Amino acid sequence: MPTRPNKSRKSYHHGDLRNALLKAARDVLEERGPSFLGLREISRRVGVSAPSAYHHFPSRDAIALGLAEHGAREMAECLTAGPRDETGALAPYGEAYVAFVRANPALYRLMFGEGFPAVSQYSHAVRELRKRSYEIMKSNLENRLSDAELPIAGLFLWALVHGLGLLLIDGQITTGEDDRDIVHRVLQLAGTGLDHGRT
Amino acid sequence: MPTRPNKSRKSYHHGDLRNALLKAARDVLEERGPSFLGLREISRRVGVSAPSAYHHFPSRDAIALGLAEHGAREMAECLTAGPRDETGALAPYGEAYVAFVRANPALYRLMFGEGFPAVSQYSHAVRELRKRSYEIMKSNLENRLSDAELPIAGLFLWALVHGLGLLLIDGQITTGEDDRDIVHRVLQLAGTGLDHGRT
DNA sequence: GCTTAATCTTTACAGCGTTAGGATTGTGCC
DNA sequence: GGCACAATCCTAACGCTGTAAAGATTAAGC
Repeated sequence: MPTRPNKSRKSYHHGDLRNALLKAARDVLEERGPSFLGLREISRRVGVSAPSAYHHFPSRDAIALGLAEHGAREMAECLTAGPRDETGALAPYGEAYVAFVRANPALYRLMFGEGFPAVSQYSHAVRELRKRSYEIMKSNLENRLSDAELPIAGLFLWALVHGLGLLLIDGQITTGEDDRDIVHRVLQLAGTGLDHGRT
Repeated sequence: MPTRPNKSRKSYHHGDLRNALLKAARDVLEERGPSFLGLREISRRVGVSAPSAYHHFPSRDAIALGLAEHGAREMAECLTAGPRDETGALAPYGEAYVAFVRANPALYRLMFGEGFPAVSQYSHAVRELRKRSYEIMKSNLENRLSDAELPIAGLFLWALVHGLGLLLIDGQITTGEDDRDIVHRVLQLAGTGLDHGRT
């Protein structure tokens, strides 16, 4: 059967199509991954014809970009809100970072380049998030290290949580242990290391 | 003009089409990235019609998979060959790891999931590479740490080089410094940290 | 209430991965 | 050498995609 617009819609105009498209795109993203983010698939879910999306986004990639923009703000907010768990973790922001990645795997991959290289370049919010991530990792260490060591140490911590998060959501860490324990122990190792690893 | 097969080929049969396709695919991969890995684009470069690829690969994804297989063996070889630079680096295999990632950015992204999720699952060589990467990172530390600490410390080092490599090839490290210096200093920080960070 | 602009529609086009079936060439047996 | 066969390549075509063009429907402003 040929796909046709949703007849069950009350009015000819949708009213809030832009956000409806973004929401459907978010669903597709988490359900099937970045490579399945198709314009036609998205508009089908909303119950609207494909070209109607062009009144709200200039291209399919722009939808992915809008998604990444929204996700970037979400993640930045989540990180700067600060982790409420203060059980003596040495890198609490690091744990919050990995937790967000694990909670939003496809979104994170989207923001960090997978499938849509344009996202990394053209999204202001995503660029801000990346800068902020680095800053946050530095801030996580600044009461423990001198200003001279901070740039490299911050990069060290950022790369660590970035890599750890990606390995986790790619299912490539196959020890039998609980993932949260693993994250904690790795960050603890990094933390104690940083405390003694002055140059 | 409609695209037509390469008339300048000597014989009707290509002779080594399978490898020619893989080589062209590798070129496309490095030139334009994983998302541009199209079957038609690849066969166009070889000067052959698109469906002829189906005599050597069951699908387009299978070409990407073959590419990843080959790349995985290449990387494993490069890593186990061992770094010849012995200038006292604390994590020589770590530096070799990041160096390979920087030299083959798109290939590395392909092997670790971007665009072709099937690659991570179905490629034997890629699975082997990932296991091996972890083992190599552990071996990099085994004369410095006890057996009990090795699993977490190996994961720590692997996640670090994985994340650092990805951040570098994504162009998200924008300090003015030389990238190689940065890698060295980050790994040095990790190394000295590990030396003192016994639990 | 009419005009205008915004929103959604159908229709159409080129490019994609893939299938089906015909043309051409290398291979092994007589 | 010649012939049957299998392997390899081709063109044609299908359904899918993102996108452009142009017509239908509705909301907004005077």
